[in-house]
Amino acid sequence: MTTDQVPGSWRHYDDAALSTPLAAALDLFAERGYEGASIREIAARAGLSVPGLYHHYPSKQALLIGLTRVVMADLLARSRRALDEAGPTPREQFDAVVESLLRFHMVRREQAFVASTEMRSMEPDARDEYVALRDEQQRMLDDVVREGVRAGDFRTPYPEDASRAVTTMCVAVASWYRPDGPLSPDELVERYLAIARGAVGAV
Amino acid sequence: MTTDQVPGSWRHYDDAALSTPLAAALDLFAERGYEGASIREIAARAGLSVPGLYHHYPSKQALLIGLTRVVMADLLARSRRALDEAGPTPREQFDAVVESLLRFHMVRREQAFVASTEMRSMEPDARDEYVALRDEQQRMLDDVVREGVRAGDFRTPYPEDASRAVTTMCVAVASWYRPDGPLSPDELVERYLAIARGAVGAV
Amino acid sequence: MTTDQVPGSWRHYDDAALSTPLAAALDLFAERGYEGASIREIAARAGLSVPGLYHHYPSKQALLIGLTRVVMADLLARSRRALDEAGPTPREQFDAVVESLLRFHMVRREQAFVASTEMRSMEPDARDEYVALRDEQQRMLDDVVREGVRAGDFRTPYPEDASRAVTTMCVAVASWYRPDGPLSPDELVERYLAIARGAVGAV
Amino acid sequence: MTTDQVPGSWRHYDDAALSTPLAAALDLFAERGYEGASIREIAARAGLSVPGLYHHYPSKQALLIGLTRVVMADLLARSRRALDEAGPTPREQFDAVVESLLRFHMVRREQAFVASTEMRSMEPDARDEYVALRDEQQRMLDDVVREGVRAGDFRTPYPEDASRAVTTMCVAVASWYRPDGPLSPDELVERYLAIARGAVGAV
DNA sequence: AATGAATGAGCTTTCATTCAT
DNA sequence: CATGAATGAAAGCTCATTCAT
Repeated sequence: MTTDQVPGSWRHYDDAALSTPLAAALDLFAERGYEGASIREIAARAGLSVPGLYHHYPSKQALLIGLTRVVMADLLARSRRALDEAGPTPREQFDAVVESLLRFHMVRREQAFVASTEMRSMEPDARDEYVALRDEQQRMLDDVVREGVRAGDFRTPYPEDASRAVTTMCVAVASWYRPDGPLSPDELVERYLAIARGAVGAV
Repeated sequence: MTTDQVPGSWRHYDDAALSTPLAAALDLFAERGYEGASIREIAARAGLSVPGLYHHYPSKQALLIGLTRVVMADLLARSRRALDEAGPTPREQFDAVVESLLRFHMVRREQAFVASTEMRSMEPDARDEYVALRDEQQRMLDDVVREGVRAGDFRTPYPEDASRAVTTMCVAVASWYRPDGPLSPDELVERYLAIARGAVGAV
Repeated sequence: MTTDQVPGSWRHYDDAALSTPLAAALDLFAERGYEGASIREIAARAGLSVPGLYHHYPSKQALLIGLTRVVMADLLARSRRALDEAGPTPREQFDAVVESLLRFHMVRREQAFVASTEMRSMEPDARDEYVALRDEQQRMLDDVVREGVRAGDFRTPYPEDASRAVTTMCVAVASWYRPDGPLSPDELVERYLAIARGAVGAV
Repeated sequence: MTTDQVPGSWRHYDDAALSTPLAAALDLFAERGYEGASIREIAARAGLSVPGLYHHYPSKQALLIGLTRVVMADLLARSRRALDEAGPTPREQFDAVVESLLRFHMVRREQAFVASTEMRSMEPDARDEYVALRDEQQRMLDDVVREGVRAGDFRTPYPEDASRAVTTMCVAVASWYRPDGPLSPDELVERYLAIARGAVGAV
């Protein structure tokens, strides 16, 4: 068994990740975008009245911000845990971060998609916060790749660019992967790991 | 000089690609999204009255559709020309398609970004048409990679997945590349070509 | 005293028949027609903001439909009560239905006029419903006239046509009668009853 | 043969009564009302461009006014000719005017309906003119009925009211008669003449 | 927290009309 | 007369948000 689906593992996902209003907002932001989603619809899907929704979240912005915060916190926590639990070699660490990215963008597809496309609808402060977290995530892989190159495990002459390329191809999984498609998560992880290793010139 | 900026070349880009209303719509769709952009603002930015805008495009949808049609036609035409003009080896053909993708997503950043994120706001027919063109673009690279594997030039055991990964990492360039950043287009092409070749296991 | 203005009687009319928005809509539909009346004006006359009006009626159509429903329900209820309370002879029953028609179209002039002229602006379902009620009203008089002919009280060789002619001439009262004109309601009832009896050949 | 369909007779109707733009306007005013009809649609149905339509009629009002003028002139001319050609007795004259009203409202259904319902959309001057012509038409029947009562041919105690009642029931024919219905024009004339005579108490 | 009522501002779209060509 | 382009004004409707209950 390659993936341990134990609760608490960074590989384990269950449904209860979002509050009801955030889950409703996520659905509608994904379907119609932030601007295209109406508070009334969100409230209805959350099973709340409009003022009831405002009791929990003081504005539409607050829903978007709350959503992206949960998303990024979840992603970062999983990647960090994956890295912590990985072996000491750059290759093992690379695999761990890439796999965590892949699994997250397969399972939390909509959340990842909404957070990245609706960045433009965030108030400046919230956007800055989001970008900082995204950069932090990027830096985790940058560091691993740089160390791999230093150690001679990766041969790419462009470690930073390769790291970014790998990140973006993992992130893009969110926009085409379908859980009912031909690829199981484990298969996709296996294949994309091979491809990502090629991208950084793993020996 | 590695890139020939001769008009007519698939590497050459000039400004006059969009009608005034489409250019205005592009700007605003990029800034605020399709739903967040208002016809009034688009008309104002196009230097037209609102009915004046409607004289040229009968609806907001028509602007989005017109925009994505131009985008995809342009991208496909460039990739096809690049492929036609490339040498006969898989490696040369691979480089040609990847480079055309990269340059397009560096220069036509906003157009590519809007077309892909606002897919969800398109009427079903227009979306289908868009997806079909996108798939055609994807298939161009798929064919080259498959042939490269057959010929022994590429060693990836997952040609289709590698092709998709390469495409998505090129497409993602649109969402982070800045023309005033540290990388010139030629530099980025050089680096990403190296990375992409690694992803397909070019020998 | 020929007419008993007792509340509850089919001869009694007071002002409180319509909700504020419906009353405002009635005024403006009567003045300018359904298409010529604007929601903004209706809201203003109702003392509401536009969204305030929409809170009570979800569309302009809903105002028209609500209005015609009230009109037809009121008319039918009055005619039925008039018929119920009338004596057993065809002549008495004829007089009762005709008088109820006359009074309604004198007092509820605008409502009756709007309902009939704006039929064309109703959605098919609502129009069908309206026509059905109007036909029901027509049939009430048809039945009385037919029975009168059978009993020998009316001599017209064309009972159905006479019934329709009488109905339409009563309905038309709405388009020319003025409460501040020379004829009191009671006088008009007396005169038109005489004329209507002639139309069906009452002996 | 009761009706002579000879061209020039007040009983004869052909299609060429309206100019193309007026015919188009009539259609659309009948379907959607004056306010609901758009100049663009009228132009399209008339086979003209919008400026082409404006070349013939300087405004939407001008179409409505032109239309009602033709309608009333036609109706009045026919009724006058009918009266001129009728025999000397009140009864013959009554029948002639009533028949002319009936035929007009059967054949020129839409025109009569539009003229009467769209009165409210006419500019004051044009409305006054229209009302004057309508009153003139009414007076023709009033005179005949009054003379009939004086001569002892009609027994109604309310000659003016009876005359109006008869006129309105003839006018109302426009709103329910269908040429493809069960009644031929000649049959309807026969029946309504009987009913109208009853209304005025013809001996 | 739910409900009903409310609102200023804004939306996309259409209107009748004009004018240069 | 047709065409193409244009426009100020207004249309019906919806938005996020608030507040008294």
